[in-house]
Amino acid sequence: MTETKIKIEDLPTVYDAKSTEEKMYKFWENGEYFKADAHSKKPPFTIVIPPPNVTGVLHMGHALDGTLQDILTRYHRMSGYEALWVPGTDHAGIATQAVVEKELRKEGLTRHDIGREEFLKRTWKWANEHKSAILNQFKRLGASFDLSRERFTFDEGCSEAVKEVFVTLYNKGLIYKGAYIVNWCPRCQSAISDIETEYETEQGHLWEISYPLVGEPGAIIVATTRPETMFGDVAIAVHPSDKKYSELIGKTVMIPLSGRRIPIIADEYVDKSFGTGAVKITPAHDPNDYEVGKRHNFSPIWVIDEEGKMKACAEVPPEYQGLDRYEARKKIVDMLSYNNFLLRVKDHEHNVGKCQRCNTTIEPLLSEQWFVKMGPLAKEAIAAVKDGRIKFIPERWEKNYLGWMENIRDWCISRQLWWGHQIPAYYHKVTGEMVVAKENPDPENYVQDSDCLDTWFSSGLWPFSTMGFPNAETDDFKKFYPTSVLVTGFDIIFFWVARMITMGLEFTGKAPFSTVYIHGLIRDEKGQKMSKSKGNTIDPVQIIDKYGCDALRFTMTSLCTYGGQDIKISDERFEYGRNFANKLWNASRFVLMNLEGVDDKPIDKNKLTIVDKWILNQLNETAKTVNKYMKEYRIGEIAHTLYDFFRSEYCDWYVEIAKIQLKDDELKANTQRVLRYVLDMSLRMLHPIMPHITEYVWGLIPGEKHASAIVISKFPVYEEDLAYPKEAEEMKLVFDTITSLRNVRQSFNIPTSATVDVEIRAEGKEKEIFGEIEPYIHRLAKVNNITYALPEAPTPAQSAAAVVSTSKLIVPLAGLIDLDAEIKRQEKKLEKLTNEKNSLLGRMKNEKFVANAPKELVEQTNARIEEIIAQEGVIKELIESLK
RNA sequence: GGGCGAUUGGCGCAGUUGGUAGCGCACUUGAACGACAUUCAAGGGGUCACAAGUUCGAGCCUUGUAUCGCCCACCA
Repeated sequence: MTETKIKIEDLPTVYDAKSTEEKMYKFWENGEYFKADAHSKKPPFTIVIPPPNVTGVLHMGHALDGTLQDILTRYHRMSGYEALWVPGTDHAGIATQAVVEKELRKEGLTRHDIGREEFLKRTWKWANEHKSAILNQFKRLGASFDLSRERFTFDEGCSEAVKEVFVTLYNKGLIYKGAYIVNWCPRCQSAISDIETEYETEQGHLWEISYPLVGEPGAIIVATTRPETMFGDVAIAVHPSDKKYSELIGKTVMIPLSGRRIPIIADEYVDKSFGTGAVKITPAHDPNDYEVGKRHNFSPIWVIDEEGKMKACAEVPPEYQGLDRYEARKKIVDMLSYNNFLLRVKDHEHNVGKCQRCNTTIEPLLSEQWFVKMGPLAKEAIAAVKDGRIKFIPERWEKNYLGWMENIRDWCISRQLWWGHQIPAYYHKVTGEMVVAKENPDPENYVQDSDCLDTWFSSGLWPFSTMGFPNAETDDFKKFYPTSVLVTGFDIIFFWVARMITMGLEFTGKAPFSTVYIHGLIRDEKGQKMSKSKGNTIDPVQIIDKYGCDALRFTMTSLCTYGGQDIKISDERFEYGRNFANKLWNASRFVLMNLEGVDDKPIDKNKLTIVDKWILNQLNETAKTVNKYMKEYRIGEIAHTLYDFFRSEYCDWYVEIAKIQLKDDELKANTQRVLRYVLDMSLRMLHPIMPHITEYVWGLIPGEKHASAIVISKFPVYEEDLAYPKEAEEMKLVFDTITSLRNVRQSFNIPTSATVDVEIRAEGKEKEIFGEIEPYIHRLAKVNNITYALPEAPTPAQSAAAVVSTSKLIVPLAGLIDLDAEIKRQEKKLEKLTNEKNSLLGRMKNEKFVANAPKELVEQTNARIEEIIAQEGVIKELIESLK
């Protein structure tokens, strides 16, 4: 990014995020910096985006997820990899269909009115119109994905992959069709899978209903939470060893209100201690009852239909037919009560299944559906994680994944929807014979299964369907598959991650990614999940408008923890990132303003001051740490490390000291080079997290930078010859000295306009260092005269003192000093030191400590004790002189 | 019922080979200076939930307890 026309002096003093971000994203797009080359010789680094729903708008979860993926992509792009981030969207079967149906309803229509073909046409149109919206929002996040490779889970390629996978699994016997109890959502009008069902504890009732015996007096009392299913009962079951009921087994009872006769049977399934110990068996509407019914060869009786209404069938008395299941329940209970069949009603807390999408209570319903037989497929998916081909970060999610996989149940994949991949099964119009094939064998005589596949079926193929599968010979597949890392929240480990692993291994023989990086979920400031209904959502686009994208990214990143904890956010938290961006902006402005006349020569290592060496050393250490943390996915700590380095070390100390060096003709040129170098490298390290501002500022740095843009510049690494550990250590004396002197000034209310003198009592190496840093002391602590004395010299009256390392700083304050205040201040210090000393002495008295602790630590402890003793002496002496 | 996570200054949180606690916000005090008040400087504030254990030494390891949160399973 070069805009030579710009004058640094003309840049605003407040960073303008909005215009910069727009300009920079266009710059990257025009330069095609995000386009990955399948023929590159660089090693690949690939991420596929968890495809957001095509119906969706960007939420904070996307913002975090996207930012993390972008950071990893940008980092690797800068670190010698051919980096590819594949964008795309998910057709989101139920969700999208629901939106379009809602639109239709406004016109007074249902999908059935316009028919399947027309409905699909409309939905495609809708999807095409909205597809770009969500990805455009990702662009506002600064996402460096390759839009030339944008995909859609329902596009031609993905559809081809779906058919291939379905047919292959069917032919292997891993997909089957059959009648089972499934979770039916009466609102969505479709079956849903087990994991799409969420359980909520509800306060319900346990009704005890009397089923009279036929042909003799007496009755059996049955407890149920769902009396409305009673017309579908096929039997009453009791435990075979339950003495209470042993005489009743084999007898017949009558269903109250309908009068149908059913037997009493014995089955181990019954829990003697629950309820009355007798259970009504309704195979068509309860999974356990279905099993019992099957064992005893009962035909199921459907009494509730797909809309959750009582069926119009012989078993249901006419007055209940067509009633909603809850109305029916109420009426049945009333009638039971009226007719004295209802003996007792107890409050009962129980878990009720809800549709994850619409929160409608699930109706377990016996129906014909398609399933994937997961057992055989899970084996390899378990092995891949156990043997380390796939690693979860944080590791604890492996347990979660394995636990689920090891108890995996078959996956119900058919949905009674129109929007989605229609199941590639064809039935002969006359014979009903079924053919499973990628194409209709004979459209004249065969009709396709009307059901669609679960959206997650196609998402499960995403890492390879986006690379050209089923064609394994595409350039992309060969270069970029398997992908490197999958970034997502823990909420879709089962839905998505597990299925990608399963399908990836089965169809490509390779794990689709080697690392699964699981981050926490975004929550509101109270720790609650954000949801539209709660009204506690924070819109990332609004945050970007208000604080800037880089501010959003930096704040969110800094809140990520190694353990992947959930992240609580509130609007104000983004001030942190905005302020840092502004700091970055202004520090850069200052440095750039002072680079006038800078030459292109490398830093002259012979002319480096102790401070130059220190900052270069710290920069170097920062680069080392950041690279290490990147490999360990400790993204939050990267943000902290860079914040500390840039703000606390570079801005607060180095830039301040550089101001002094720039005034020195001898040092000016080299100081400029150091300033520039450190700014350059800092920007590069910050670029993955704050891409826009760094790109813009970097473009303004004069001189040769060996890249046309920061986005493709080389990410800094540790350089052996820039390590100055000795100077870094010595600089602590500088910081201590300046801070102590400032402390003295503040304690005695010395106006900032006034200068003070200081007498330094130091020997040997320390004295040498003081000599070297005198100019900084003058300027940064507002010191006029610096004089030296022997350590033993008596402390003059009317002076404040500070102890740094083993040297003493005496500040004569005749006339300025409040004696009592200074004595108090010194006594407080003394107390602190003495406490520390006593604790350390206690440790040294412990023979075992001396014997067992590392030598260095013992030495360190001793040295510290000596230092404290020396400092104590100085302070005591000082206190005396003040009295 | 099983599993996981959390508990650290007023608030939000860091703290991975166990060596004696850090950050942001808030708070107190001060602010001359051509980078920045979205700033700078100085400072106050914590028995790291509780109990026991291992160790010379525990925020960190072991065991138990309490409170909160999540996930899985699910008895009508």
